[in-house]
Amino acid sequence: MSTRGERTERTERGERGRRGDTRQRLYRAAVDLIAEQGYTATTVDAIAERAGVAKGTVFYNFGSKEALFAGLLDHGIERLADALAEAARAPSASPVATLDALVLAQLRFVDEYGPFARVLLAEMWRAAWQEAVLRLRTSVLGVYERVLEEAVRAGELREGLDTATAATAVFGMVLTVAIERRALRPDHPLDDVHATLVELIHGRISGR
Amino acid sequence: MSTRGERTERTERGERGRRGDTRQRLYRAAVDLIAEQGYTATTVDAIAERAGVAKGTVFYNFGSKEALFAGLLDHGIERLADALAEAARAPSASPVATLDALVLAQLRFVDEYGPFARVLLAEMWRAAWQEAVLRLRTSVLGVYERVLEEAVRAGELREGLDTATAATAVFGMVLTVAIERRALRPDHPLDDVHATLVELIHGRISGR
DNA sequence: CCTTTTGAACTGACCAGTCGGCACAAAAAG
DNA sequence: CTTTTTGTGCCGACTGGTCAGTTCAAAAGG
Repeated sequence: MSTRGERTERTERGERGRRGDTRQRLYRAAVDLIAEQGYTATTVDAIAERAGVAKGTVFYNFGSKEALFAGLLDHGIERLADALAEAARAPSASPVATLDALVLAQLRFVDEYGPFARVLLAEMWRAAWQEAVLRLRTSVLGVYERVLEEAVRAGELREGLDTATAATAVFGMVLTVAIERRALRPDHPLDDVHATLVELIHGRISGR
Repeated sequence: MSTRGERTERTERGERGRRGDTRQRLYRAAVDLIAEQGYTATTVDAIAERAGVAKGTVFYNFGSKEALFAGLLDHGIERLADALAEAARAPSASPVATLDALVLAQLRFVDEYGPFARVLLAEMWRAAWQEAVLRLRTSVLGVYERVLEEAVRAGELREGLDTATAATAVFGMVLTVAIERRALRPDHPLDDVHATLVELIHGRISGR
């Protein structure tokens, strides 16, 4: 609610130039700290210090701690959605093969942006960030859901499958496993994890 | 840190009597508020007020906000572990059928103790609660893992399956879906959700 | 009586947000 | 070319308020 910030529309999405740099540094510092301590426990002073920036700069760029966090969520969700959309766009043998690629892409995303993934998992269901959750559901879960529907149409998955629930299930499964791996079993090879999850989804898990 | 709290070992697990009542009320109030606002944002004053208890009582019973929260986590994890263990103990046609029962039990638990489930999901990977996480892994995930191993031994699941990863996967999948259902689709019948998840796990999802 | 709870006052630390000012580059004026 | 102005990004001390935890005398309970 400051009169400042977002003053220059010249740089459009604020990605370029000095200011863009500062914002990236603040996102990074904030997500790291919030992943460790939680949103409320993370002070703006600490974020500024880790980013190598004065406290005033945070408010100059974002107006409030909440706005910084909202921007951070949007930014990360956009990256995740892009990563999944790209994986879905790549040519594959079948819709189910595309699903495998989505799982791998999500695993890789968490591997690379672990702190963001933890923040996402922790804050996903907080009422305060409704807007961001909505974006997550349409842009990220939407990718899963579309691929699942395609697989149903192609006859690869059972007709009448509740694709919305299945999409959430796969997303949550991958997120949980990937975060656990990063936290407790970092040398467990990503491909092994991917193989196990894919088995689970395909039903190749069954020995019958 | 405080010299007070945990004074009487007479009531052992502090479940009975006047003091036990107070503790239960405090657990409930705390878990509700923390689910909504997060740990740090929830003040002891607010917890005491919602529990209908004086602030001093919180510190008389738990010694600190942190100890209250640690007790709350332990308490909830124990309940969850009990619920799953009971489901696993019930007679069933096969290990895989037991797995289905576990999923249903977990769904029901989240349905009943939604706020706790949200707190668990949010705080699960925070370094501060290492001890509780360890208990979660041995007592809750352990139930899943044992059933999965049994299914492997019975030849119902593929030999060599990474049961540890699979256990985490199923647990995270169910937790995510159940919380999403509670938050956004409360009238979606629990049994439908259960059916979809069970299909996913069994591989009956495949139409081939 | 001994345990538990109450309620209110107090402290000391901590924190989001503010504000006046600095640095610097590029444009405008001379 | 030199000087002045302007806009932008950044700085960091400061403020007003909040909160965990303490203390304690008195009451309730069993």
